[in-house]
Amino acid sequence: MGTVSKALQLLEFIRDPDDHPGLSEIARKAGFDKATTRRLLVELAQNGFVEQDEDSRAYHLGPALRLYGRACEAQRPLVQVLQPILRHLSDQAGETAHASEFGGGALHSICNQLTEKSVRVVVKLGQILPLHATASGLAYLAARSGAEVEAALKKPRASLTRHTLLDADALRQVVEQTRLRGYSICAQGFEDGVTSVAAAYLNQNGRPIGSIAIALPTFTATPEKIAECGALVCSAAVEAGKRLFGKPALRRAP
Amino acid sequence: MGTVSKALQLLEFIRDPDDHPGLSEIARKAGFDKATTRRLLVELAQNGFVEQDEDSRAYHLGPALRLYGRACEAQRPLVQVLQPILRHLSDQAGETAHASEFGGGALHSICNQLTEKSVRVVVKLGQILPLHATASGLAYLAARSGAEVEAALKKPRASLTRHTLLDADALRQVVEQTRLRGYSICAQGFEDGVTSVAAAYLNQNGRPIGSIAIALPTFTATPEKIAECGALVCSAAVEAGKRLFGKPALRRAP
DNA sequence: GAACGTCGGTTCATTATTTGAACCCACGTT
DNA sequence: AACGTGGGTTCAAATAATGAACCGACGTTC
Repeated sequence: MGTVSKALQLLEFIRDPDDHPGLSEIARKAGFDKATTRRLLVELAQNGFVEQDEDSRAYHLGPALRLYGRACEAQRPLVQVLQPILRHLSDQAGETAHASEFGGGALHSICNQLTEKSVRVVVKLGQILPLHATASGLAYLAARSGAEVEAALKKPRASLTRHTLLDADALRQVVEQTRLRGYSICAQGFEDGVTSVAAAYLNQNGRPIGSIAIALPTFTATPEKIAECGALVCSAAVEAGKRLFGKPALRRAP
Repeated sequence: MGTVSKALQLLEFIRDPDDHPGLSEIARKAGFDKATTRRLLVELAQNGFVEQDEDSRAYHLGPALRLYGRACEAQRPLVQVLQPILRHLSDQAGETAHASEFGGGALHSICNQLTEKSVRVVVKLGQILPLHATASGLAYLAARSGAEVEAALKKPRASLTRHTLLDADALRQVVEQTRLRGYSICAQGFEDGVTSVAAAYLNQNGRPIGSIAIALPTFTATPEKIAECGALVCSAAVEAGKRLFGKPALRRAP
């Protein structure tokens, strides 16, 4: 692994808002030598990607990331484009809609639209959505190639509820069903009492960028409701792909 | 210079939303060898910090930056805290207020609050504010140590209007005046017809993070109006420091 | 159509940087 | 006073970065 990748990986261990680790802890988590870790952190700090608290000596993310994040959103406004789509989707379905983006090996929640209902599902921004245990993750996987699905299935999976699917064969089957159906369904795989349907939105090359999902309370998730929401997320995902990348974005062969 | 810094510096040349350069152009701008540049870009791409368009082969910022930017804002919500302060400030002064953050060797505009007036100053988000030619920059400089000011004065400076100060001695004097006065004044140094006053907001160690400024049309900028706005930006900056970092944030000795 | 320039990308011997065990000192606990 | 842990530093040894030269493809020019 190159030095640059090592440095960038360190950011992952400083990401947590509630945990500002020190040098030794970061080195331990990353599995690098303390001296190496420090050199990398210093270099990241010189470029504003991390900062060190002068008192506690703890590290946290630096201002450059905020600035580049803004620049990135300026280059291709994702949140800005997805938000109105989610609003429309949420209105149509009468349920919470949310969007995610893939990056750093995981799917991250990036924006959402809550309903006015009293019973509603809340999705935290920035939350990581496991590929195997969420409708968003399954939809994203289904839009990637078979080889990429296999690669993802090689990674360890956590069980989050009694309903979380862990078996590789079972997951392969679910991904296949998702491909045929056009949207994914995940009943309480991530959180008890929540059922979601999702579809991936694609870039101009047909590669999935992230997913658009509707989350609804499981007790209201009748097959008819699910089919209705499934159709809605599909058209929302297509619309997102169009608005973000211009072209119609045909799905590439798996 | 370390490899990590080289890689991170490449991001600067990919930042522009209107210019997606190719490999050779990036290498030329950065002054690195083409092979080196490519290796660095590939490694950045592997980590999601840049992306390459599959057709045009041009590079642009990657999704990881968006995600880390969000995480950074979650760790210490800067925009979220500054916006209401700017709103209040803009109400009090009846003029455009804006805030900036220092990072990557430059001051960047990060949020603003426009007035309802017909004649108003517009500040673009993400814009770079030169240290020597803006009230925000001068206020930021004044809050840093003498040695740091000297270091900043060693860098080349661009002339942006007929009123831009370029002479090092003149700038030293302006910085000194700013320190004594508590806020900076810059009349048409950045843009013709715009006069600004600004004060830096500080972290818990008394180090400046960025500036808060009021921009007003020069023809309305009487000495009285300037003094009034100066007092307002000062208290806004102190308030920002308090809300962001808890402690009262005393100014450290220069 | 051939000569030229530029592009993205690759190779590999040379070179310079990264690496990490051992080492500080400071602090809190046993 | 002995121990564990923290952040930070050193320097010979090992490894990874480097860049001139190269490739094939594309577009211009004459």
